[in-house]
Amino acid sequence: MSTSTREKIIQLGDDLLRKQGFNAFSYADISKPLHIKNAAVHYHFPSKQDLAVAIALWHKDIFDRFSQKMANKEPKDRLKTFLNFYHSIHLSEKVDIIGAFATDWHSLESKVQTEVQEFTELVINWLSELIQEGLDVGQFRTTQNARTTALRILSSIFASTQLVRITGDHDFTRVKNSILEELIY
Amino acid sequence: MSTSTREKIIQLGDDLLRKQGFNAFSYADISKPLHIKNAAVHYHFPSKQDLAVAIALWHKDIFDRFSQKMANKEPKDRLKTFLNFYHSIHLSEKVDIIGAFATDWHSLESKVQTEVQEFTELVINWLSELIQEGLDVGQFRTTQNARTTALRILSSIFASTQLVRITGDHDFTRVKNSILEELIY
DNA sequence: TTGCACACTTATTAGTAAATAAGTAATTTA
DNA sequence: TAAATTACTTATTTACTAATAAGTGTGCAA
Repeated sequence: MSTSTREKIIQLGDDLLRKQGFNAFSYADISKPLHIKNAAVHYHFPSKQDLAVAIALWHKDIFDRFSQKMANKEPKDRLKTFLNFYHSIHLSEKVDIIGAFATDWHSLESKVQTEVQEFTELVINWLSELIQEGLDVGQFRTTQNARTTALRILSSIFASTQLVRITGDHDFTRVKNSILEELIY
Repeated sequence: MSTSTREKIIQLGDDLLRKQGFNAFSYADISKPLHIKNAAVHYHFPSKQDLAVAIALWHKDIFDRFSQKMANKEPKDRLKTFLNFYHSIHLSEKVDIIGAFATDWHSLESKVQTEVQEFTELVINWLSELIQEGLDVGQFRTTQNARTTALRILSSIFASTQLVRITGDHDFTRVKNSILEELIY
């Protein structure tokens, strides 16, 4: 299964976006490691904003497949897998895509913003439903409603991928475990 | 009380950093509105990294004065004031300085990183102590230890300043209130 | 076999970036 | 009051940025 140049550009772009920030990388940072010319990147993505759209769509696609694969799992396990996914983001020294886009929000064109908004709602809705289900089957406890709990979990975990760049490793596991302990009976 | 050019540069730099991101603004964005030349900014801060150091130190200074002013208040009120402070960040369409620095972490020189680390520890320690005190006097409840609770609150609230750029206003108040409801008896 | 789409490269442009050297006017200090 | 320091401006450099026009080779389709 060979990866197309287009796909490689998206993946490397995503990597750079989440390691350095949208305005901290250039097309040269993409073309050099792929051993292609600058203009080849522009061939696939005429502007950097087009690349950003493609990255957002790519994440939507990944998340769709993830949620389909998780559909039959019980709430507790879905949540754990979700948090482990963020743990792997942390280990690869990236930050979450939502936070990465959010801090550079005002340098994104509306076509990018719309895709990011849709992706984010996808994640929040998925989390909310998962929590509601966990509450219904008596697996979770919370004093807040499902969406609020979802927002707290999402914000805690994605902020942690940022925060631990500053405070160090151990705090990530701390936050991750506290989310599980607090919610699961 | 007139503000020096140096001070104006720091404040505008901070504003730009938190509205646009560290790599999204240039010295021209600072010099133009202040009606000075590009080189004047370089006179005060030879490099952009020097400006970043000054911004971090400025935040340490502000936080020091904030915590001194709050020292005699009870834990509950200190927490509320802290969260209201983040609410004002949100209203001014900025993100928190910790998150702003974190997403651009790898484009910061170590002298900047060190200052940001010290500032962040200052905030976390202040929050931890406040929570411990609240627990001791029976004003707060939590199943986690003080630092973990502090990390959860800090990450939730600073991530919210980012998240609401994507999902919209209402979610900020939601998260803010849920922090208070969860912790305070 | 011709022609045409695809996936590039070569070459270039216009604009912006951070940074610095050298000069100047006003204020402070010795 | 002479000299130094402060807070700038003018002018320039080097480097990089996104973006585009025009050309090239390869393979498939009619």
